[in-house]
Amino acid sequence: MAEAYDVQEVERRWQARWRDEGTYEVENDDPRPPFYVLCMYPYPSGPAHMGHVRNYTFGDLNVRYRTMQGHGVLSPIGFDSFGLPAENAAIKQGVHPREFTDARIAELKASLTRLGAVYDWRREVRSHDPAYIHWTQWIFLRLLEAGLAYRKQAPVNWCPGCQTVLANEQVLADGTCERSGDLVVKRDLVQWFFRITQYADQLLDDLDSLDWPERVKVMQRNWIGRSEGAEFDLMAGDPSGKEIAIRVFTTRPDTSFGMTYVVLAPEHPLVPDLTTAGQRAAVDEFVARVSTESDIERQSTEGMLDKRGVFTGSYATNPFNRQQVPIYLADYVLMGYGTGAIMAVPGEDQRDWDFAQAYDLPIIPTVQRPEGWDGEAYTGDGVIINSQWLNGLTKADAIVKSIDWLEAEGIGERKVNYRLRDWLLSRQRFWGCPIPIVYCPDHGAVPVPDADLPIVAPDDVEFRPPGESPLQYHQGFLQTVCPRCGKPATRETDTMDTFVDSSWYFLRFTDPWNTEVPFDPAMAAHWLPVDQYIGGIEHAILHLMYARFFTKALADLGVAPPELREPFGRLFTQGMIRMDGSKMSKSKGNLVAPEQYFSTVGADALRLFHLFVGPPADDVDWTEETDKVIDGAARYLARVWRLAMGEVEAVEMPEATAPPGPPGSLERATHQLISRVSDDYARWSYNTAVAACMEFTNLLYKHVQAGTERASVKFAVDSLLLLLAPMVPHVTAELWERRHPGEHIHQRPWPTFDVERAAALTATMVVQVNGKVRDRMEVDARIGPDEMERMALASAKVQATLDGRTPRKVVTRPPKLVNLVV
RNA sequence: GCCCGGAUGGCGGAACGGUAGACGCGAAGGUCUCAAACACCUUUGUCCGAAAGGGCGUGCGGGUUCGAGUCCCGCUCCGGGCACCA
Repeated sequence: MAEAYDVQEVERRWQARWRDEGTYEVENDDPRPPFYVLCMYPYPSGPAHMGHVRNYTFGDLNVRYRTMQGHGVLSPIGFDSFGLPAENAAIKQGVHPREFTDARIAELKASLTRLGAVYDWRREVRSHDPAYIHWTQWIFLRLLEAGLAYRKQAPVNWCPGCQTVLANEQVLADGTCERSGDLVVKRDLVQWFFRITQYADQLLDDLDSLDWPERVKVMQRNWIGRSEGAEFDLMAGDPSGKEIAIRVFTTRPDTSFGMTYVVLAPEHPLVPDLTTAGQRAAVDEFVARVSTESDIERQSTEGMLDKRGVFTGSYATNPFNRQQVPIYLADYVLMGYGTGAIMAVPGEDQRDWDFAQAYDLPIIPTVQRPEGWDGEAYTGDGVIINSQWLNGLTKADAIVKSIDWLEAEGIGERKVNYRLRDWLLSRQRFWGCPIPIVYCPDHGAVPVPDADLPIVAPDDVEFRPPGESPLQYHQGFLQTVCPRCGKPATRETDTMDTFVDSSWYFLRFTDPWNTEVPFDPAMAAHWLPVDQYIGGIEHAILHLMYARFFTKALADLGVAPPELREPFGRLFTQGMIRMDGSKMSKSKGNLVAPEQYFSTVGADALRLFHLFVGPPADDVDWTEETDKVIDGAARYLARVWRLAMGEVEAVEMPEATAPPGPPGSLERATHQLISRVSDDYARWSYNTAVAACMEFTNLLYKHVQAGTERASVKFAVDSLLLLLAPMVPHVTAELWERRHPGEHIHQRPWPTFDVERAAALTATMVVQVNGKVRDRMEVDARIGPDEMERMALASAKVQATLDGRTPRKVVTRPPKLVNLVV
């Protein structure tokens, strides 16, 4: 290992200085143009892991780079400190979750400091801080008033072993609980929801305006799942002859003439009315069986189709052709999407086709198949057939005409449906933000008055192994009075999903001291949208969708600035760190602790490794070779150190060593480096920026060893240090101060280059014959096409290849390329 | 099944349609040293060749172009997301 300087001492000293001098603290009235850099605030699980290091290296680099560019940079951080692990630790070890969490936060903060990441620590936010709980609850109440929070009964994942509801993410692929291993069942409970679906259209449309990775936008679009179509009524008779309207949703009203049956979800409220006496036993048996199935079973494509549906005994009328069609129930129709009922068109839908085959139902094609079609259901485009007044139209025209007809007849209309569901925020957990609601026997769910906020969970609770929320048994917390009538009432004991906390923390950072409102809209308007948001791809859907929803809702409520439609203007998602093909994580036990590198090669070397190993967006494979690459990074920094400290001496170079270049060439190379590296920073190509610096360092060594004049070397080294400063902040700060006493490199402006002086004087001209390289020659960079052709033809190698032939075409791209075509 | 990515030396990776393999790791040789470590220098896609030089090379098959790792068409494999969404 290279040890040119005391890495530990230097890094510790600069970290202390940045903290003590408040180098990266910024005021809200800072006169410099504002720039907001934010990394997704971490869940505090203890000392940083490699994923954190990678994330915060990119973040810190941006903070320092933008600062050098002259911005007043807001660089805040906080901790997403509510969550399950702390509660599990409490159950297992008997520590209060807050104590446990605060200890983990202290560890993570220490890691971040040792990494050299700089923040305005005065703005630190923690989800579990009563001041933060206060405003999370306050926001909940505003959303409730606006009708954006509501209560309803919903099927949730219930783990019988843990006696609690689980989030979807906590249910494993085989339908069991990740903690107890019990089979998770569906249970109907009354839960709180946020009406995110009200913003479905905006959440979809506004994606276009964002500078985000395309794949994240695609994931969000798919998640929202907008589909356009029509909704209309089918009339059916119940067994007594009474008329019943069944509402169906379809994206293909053009195929309505091909409807040969109707399917309802087993939970559909009309099922009892539509079931005939003769079919009652079969229907009851089917509905009962489906209700005990888990989502996993129900949504599997396996299983006999003929056991997955049942005939109700009733018929409905297809309004298009007045035909009677049978009404079935099937588990593949979901109550939660559309109307919970569909018209089945087996000719143009594969699931309907399969079901029709299994139940021997007729299939009528309504779209002309292309020549040679031998598939089953046909979903492509084509001319409409078998459809009376729609015949001969294209699919698109037929959709329009059929909906117009439904509207004219008054039986249906145009309708847009979304896959997106409302956000279930209730959690039967202790370690989360309490939902500020009181249940009164007379007044029902009553909001806690603003003046009584925050509602904070008591400390004297007992955590018991089943994992049930102890709040339910804490009489002091549970028993209260109704804010409206003063009679005895009980508190809501559920807490909020931790995604609620992370949906507005970036707003709080702009004004974390505010005690009147969550934040001053003017402060939010000054800093937001976040100029550069950085985080893992795993948050591509939920966190980013929820935060976008909160921002829009709060803006509409006047809590946030009304013109703020999006929280994160530019997003970068970094790759994962993998080991043996799977993600590096605590649960897999394949963590590599950053601390061991901080204590040996140092933070700068580890940062440099992360920047150099490959494109930031790509995954990193951690292998046996990785330590050697990290050592290589440390070796490089030691090389820079010796260079900058004047410890590299002019030497008698071996004959074989290439001369470094003519006088003035080092200045030129320096201007070129500034140009190149600045460009790489702008496009997040840090791996090539590092490579360029390394290449330049190699060149500089040659110059110094060859005795190139001092002034050029000084300019070259200073420029190199400035370009490296955001990447390896400690060593560059130390070297700069030693070279320029009293100056601070991180307060220097970003270096600029002179276009004239960066321009190359000579170029390597490649001569091709029929596209194959035959010769290369050094030429004046201002060479013209004619001269290029003349020189190319003068080449002996080229003449040998031409073998007497005359080029019939000459392509020139001055000054780098000539292609002779024969 | 549908929707995104990706495939380049022994390895990580570079390459506005214009010198494929920058930079680093590893490997080989050398200088320094009593020796080692460190450091410094050189070489390093592959095949033929003593060399000069030449052939072949960016997952596979076609195409466009003076010229293709890059663009187009058709595949293969790998990774990710969504998955009875009507």
